[in-house]
Amino acid sequence: MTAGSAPKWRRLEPDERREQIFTCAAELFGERPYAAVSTADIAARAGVARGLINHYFGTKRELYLAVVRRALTLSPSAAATLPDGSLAERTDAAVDWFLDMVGKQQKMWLAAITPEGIGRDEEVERILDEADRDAAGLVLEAMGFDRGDERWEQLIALVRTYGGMVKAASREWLDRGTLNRSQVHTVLSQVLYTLVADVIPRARHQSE
Amino acid sequence: MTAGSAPKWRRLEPDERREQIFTCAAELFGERPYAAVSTADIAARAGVARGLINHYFGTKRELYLAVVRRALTLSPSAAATLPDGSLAERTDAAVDWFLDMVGKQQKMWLAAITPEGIGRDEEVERILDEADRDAAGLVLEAMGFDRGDERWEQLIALVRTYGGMVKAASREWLDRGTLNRSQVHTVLSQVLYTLVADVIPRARHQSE
DNA sequence: GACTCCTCTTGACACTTCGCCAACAAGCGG
DNA sequence: CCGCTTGTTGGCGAAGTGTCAAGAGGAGTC
Repeated sequence: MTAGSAPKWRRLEPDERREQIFTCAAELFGERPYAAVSTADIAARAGVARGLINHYFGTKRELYLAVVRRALTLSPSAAATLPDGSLAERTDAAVDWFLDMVGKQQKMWLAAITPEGIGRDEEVERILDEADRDAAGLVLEAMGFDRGDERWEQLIALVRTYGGMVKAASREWLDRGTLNRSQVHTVLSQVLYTLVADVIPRARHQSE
Repeated sequence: MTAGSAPKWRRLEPDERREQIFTCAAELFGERPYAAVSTADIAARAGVARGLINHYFGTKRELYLAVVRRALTLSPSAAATLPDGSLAERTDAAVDWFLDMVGKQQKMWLAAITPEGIGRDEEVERILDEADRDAAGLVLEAMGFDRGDERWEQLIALVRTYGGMVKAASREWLDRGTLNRSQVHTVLSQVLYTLVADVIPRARHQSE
């Protein structure tokens, strides 16, 4: 034993510590409901004092929001990697890319989108909202629409509608296992195709 | 003052008291998030001791579940009024009927399906799940499928996927006002048509 | 190598909320 | 008018959260 020079705890850079706590929190929120995860649990898994969580994130709820926010943010970079080609090819590729991404993040993705909530929370709602909006924007651009389109808001709304189906399909696939990936791919790409090819042209003339 | 014969509290029949507490809880859960409603609040509005809530419902969560359960219970009667005819006609009529129904129940419907939640709850999930399942069953039967179909579970899953889109569309229409009824009708019936005519036949051959 | 100082980290305190339980009293039946 | 059933109360203990001042790690300095 080389003397009692062993520190009880290690001092980390704020960003580092913050990230560590964040990771542990993400894991826990992924496996249990919000209310069933105590700040003490998070602190324990991070090997840290409970108070430190408040120091870095202010509130348990804020920490949760941060986790959700990151889980829902999808990289705009990969969206550009979509091939040109027929509409069918593009919808196919887009859905494929999306399913790959979701397949990796499984737990987080599911936890974030799962509507099974006790009670409502304005902030969470807002975050989900913006994430949906961004995602819809990416999809539209990938499908060849222009962000400056006069009916952009309407298009966003339509695709967001489709987003509801995407989430539900993800749950059937990853959570319940009632559909396999291939089937989910078929539904989603087929419907996306219909949306772009049939629905959007029609919806434009129903604006009143 | 006719003497001090005034009782501090009135003794009610269990069902009566239970219902009274239930009503107050439903009101509060309707206006604030779950976590922001304390049992003390409920007790106060009901003019009752806090402990009585536990006596009748066991747990705050159980009380909440009871409220949600009742909110999701809808009338299965009107579903049989569906016309025969081409697939397009039937999808059209089904969506129309549905939008009518939703248009009336607005608040209730929105409150029930709104995914704004912090955390997950197994029991709530189960309740929403069964409601979705029942709804999917109705849709399938309306589209001419047989409940004894060998792939019934799979069909249910597919339609439940569609259900996600229905909910999202409802929110765009009723909550955000980004789409009008006519547009929502177009999306939903068009997609439903695609689902039944194109997707389901294909999905059958992808079961591995 | 010892000292200093900055700030990251801890541990305890105050407060709120929830479930439990024993005692109390409303009001019907005798 | 009285006693018994049971609906109802009120307080206790446990659990969880946010705050804060004090303590300790460790890099920089002489």
